[in-house]
Amino acid sequence: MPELPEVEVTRRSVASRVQGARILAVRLGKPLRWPLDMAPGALAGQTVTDVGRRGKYLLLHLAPGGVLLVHLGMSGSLGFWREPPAPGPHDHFDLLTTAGVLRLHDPRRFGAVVWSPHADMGMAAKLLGKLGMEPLSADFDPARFHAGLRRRQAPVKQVLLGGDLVVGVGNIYASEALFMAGIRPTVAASRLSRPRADRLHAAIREVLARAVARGGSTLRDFVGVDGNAGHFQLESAVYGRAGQPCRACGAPIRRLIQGQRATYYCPVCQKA
DNA sequence: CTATGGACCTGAATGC
DNA sequence: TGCATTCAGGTCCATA
Repeated sequence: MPELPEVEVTRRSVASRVQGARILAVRLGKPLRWPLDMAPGALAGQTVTDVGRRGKYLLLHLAPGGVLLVHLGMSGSLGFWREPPAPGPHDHFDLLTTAGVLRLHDPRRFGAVVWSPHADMGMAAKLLGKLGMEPLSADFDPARFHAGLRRRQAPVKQVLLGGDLVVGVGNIYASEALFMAGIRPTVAASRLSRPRADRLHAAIREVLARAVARGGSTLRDFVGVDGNAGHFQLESAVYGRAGQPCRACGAPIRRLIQGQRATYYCPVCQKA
C-alpha cells in the first residue's frame, strides 16, 4: 500500500498525536518481518520526542533510549485511538501512550517494527545504512543522481525501485515518474544523458510532492491514521491502465513485467 | 561490486 | 456456488 507519500502523510499525523507522549506499554501480535522480542513493559517510561522518516521507514525517536523503527511493508497502516477497539487478527503492534494508542495493522506482515537502543544501533544502522538520497530534500542532487545512474547497467525502472540511489520511489510512482520524464522503463540506466537524468530527477520530485500534497490519496486503499480511507482517486497517467488510451497521445498503454513487478508505459510518449 | 530470482504472507479479484 | 490461479503499494537475502 504505501509508497513515500503515504508514509510521509502518516508520519505527519502520527507526529501530531504522539509527540511528547510517554509510553506506558507495548502489545505484540503475530511476528512481522522480523520478530520483535520485547516484554510489554520494555519501553515504559520513555517519551516520544520526534517522529522522523528515512525512505519508507518511520523513526520514532525516544528519550532517553533510542529509536523505534516502523515500516509499513506492502499492506501496513497505522491507526491512533484514545480508546482503541479490541485488536483484530491483523493488528500486530500497539504502542500504548499517555496520549492514546498507536496501532500497526498489517495483513500480509511484510512490515516491521525494530527497536534500537542508542547503545546498539545494529539493526537500524543495517537497514538505514544503504539507503539512497531523499527525493524531497535538498540532498537529492541532479549531478549525483546522474552519476549514480551511469554506473548501472540495469533497466532504469529497476534502479529506481532499488532504493540505493534514491529512496521512496515505489512501483506506482516509478512508472508515473518515467512517463512524466518521457523515458522508457526498459532503458539501461547508464544510457541516460544528463539532460534526461535531470528530467527524471524533476519528475520524481514532482510526482512525489504532488502525492504528498494530496494527502497520499492517490493510492487506492490508503488509510490515514484517523481511519478515513483515501478518496479512492487513483489518478495515474499510466499505472494500472494497460490497454487504455494514453492521456497525452491516445496510444494504448502497455504493461510488462520487470523483476517480477508490473510496469506500465506509453510506447509513443516514452520512446527510449 | 552488480544483476537476478526467490522468499516472506494474506486477501481480493479473476477464471473455469 | 466452489475451487484454483493471479495479482498486490516492499525489500532482504542467496546466488551467479
